[in-house]
Amino acid sequence: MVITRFPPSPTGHLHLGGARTALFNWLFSKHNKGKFILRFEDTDKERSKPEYVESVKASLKWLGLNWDEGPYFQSERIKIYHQYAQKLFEEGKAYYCECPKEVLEQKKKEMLAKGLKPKYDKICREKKLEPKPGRALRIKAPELGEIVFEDLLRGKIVFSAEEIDDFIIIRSDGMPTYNFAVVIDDITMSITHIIRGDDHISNTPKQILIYKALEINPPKFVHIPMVLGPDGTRLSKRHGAKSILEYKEAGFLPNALINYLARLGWGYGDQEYFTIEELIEKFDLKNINLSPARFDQDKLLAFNAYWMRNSSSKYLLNHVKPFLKNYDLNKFSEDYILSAIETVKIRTKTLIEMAEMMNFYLTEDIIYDIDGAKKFLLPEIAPILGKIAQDLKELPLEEKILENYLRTLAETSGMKFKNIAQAIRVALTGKTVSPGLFEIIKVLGKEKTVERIKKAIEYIKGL
RNA sequence: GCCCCCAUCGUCUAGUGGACUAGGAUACUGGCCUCUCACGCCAGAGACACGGGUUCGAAUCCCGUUGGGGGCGCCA
Repeated sequence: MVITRFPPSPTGHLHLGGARTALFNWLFSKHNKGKFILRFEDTDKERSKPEYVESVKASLKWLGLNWDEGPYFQSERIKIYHQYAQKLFEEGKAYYCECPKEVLEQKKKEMLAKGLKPKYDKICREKKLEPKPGRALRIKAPELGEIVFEDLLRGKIVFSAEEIDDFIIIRSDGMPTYNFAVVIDDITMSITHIIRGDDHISNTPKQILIYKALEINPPKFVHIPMVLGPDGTRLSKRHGAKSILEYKEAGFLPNALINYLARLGWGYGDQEYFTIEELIEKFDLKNINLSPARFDQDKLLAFNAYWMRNSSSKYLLNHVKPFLKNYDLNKFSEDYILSAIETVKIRTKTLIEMAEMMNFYLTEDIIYDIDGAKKFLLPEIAPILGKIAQDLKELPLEEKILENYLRTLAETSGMKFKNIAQAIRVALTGKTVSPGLFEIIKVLGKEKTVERIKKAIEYIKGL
């Protein structure tokens, strides 16, 4: 069985890059009817915060990336790491080191200054030090030869043993380091495929060394390219973004974000739009691109707009509700709101825009746009509006019939159809931009329509 | 500095030696549709980083150069 995992460190909110890594792991496991595990890597006591755990979980849930197992916390698994560390120590594959941090740092600086690769000088390697508080445990790395691993996307990747030093696996405070904890977790959780950002490629040989020392076969490695900011540098706060939850608040649909993220670095012929089900069905590691992808806000917006206009009104209602907090939705029937959504969904790119455009459906308090009123609510139109308000009572609410009626009226009255239409639009919505006039009337119903037209007549008279 | 990864329109991508006059999406421009705004439709502009090979033939394979990204922690 395929088992993948997503191992964030709870030192920040879930961002786009992390979400995409989670998505690829999730899709791969779903595609193979396997398992997806959530694990928090919280061995950094200083920076890990419970609130980030909650935030990451909330983000994944919102995106629909549910985990089958976990969440596990590395901080609760310290004993396990120590067992494996003990084994390596006893077998002479790891040794304790008493070098003070400051000395190590100083040496590192000096090597860097000389243009050398900073490496531990192994002075404790043969000291045969016993475990003692304050001593770190280092792995004995090979001094010669090559460390090779197979990446499912990139093939063989080779590092010279000289590149890898005797790195620390248990810190002097007893906490495992990242490279050690990951390996032990992946072993004990039976992870079959490690799908992660390619910034981890250079960690992989270190991890391979641990697998070797433990005499355990490593899982498959899949290093996916990272997500870059629009300027081609690593995605960061500088780019104005953003935790996943911020996209939620900005009015994005989770499936649009998923679709966009999936297409960032992955392709399936010329197809752009995928439902979650299609992604699960069609996702394939082979189609992952090798070069880093830039995040493009415009394209995300386009995906969102696409899913806004192509999702059911029911689905949209669920997601737009939080943006409609200022209205008392209980005053309206669900059918009314759904029909309203139906008319606005092709015209809005985000849920925020949708909520804004729905304003006139949900309030009686129509405030006229100043320029619009000035331009269209003119004295000469008042009598015609009056006639419409009168006639409307007799007309069926059919778009074609209404339109024919209004066109005829325009002809007989000598007014331009366009001007009458705009006047009614301003009367009904307060704006010069809105869904189609007859759609609106149909949704609003006769009563509200007539009432609003009459108010507009009053307004004109009051000028 | 050293090591690793990568390289097709601005951006996301299709392309796995001949079907390439390099396709799609997005953004942009023009037009059509039209009660406004959208949607939709049509058209336009826009890329194989460069230099060498291999081959009858290269966007595609190899080498180099350049460029971009990542790593070099008792962070993850």
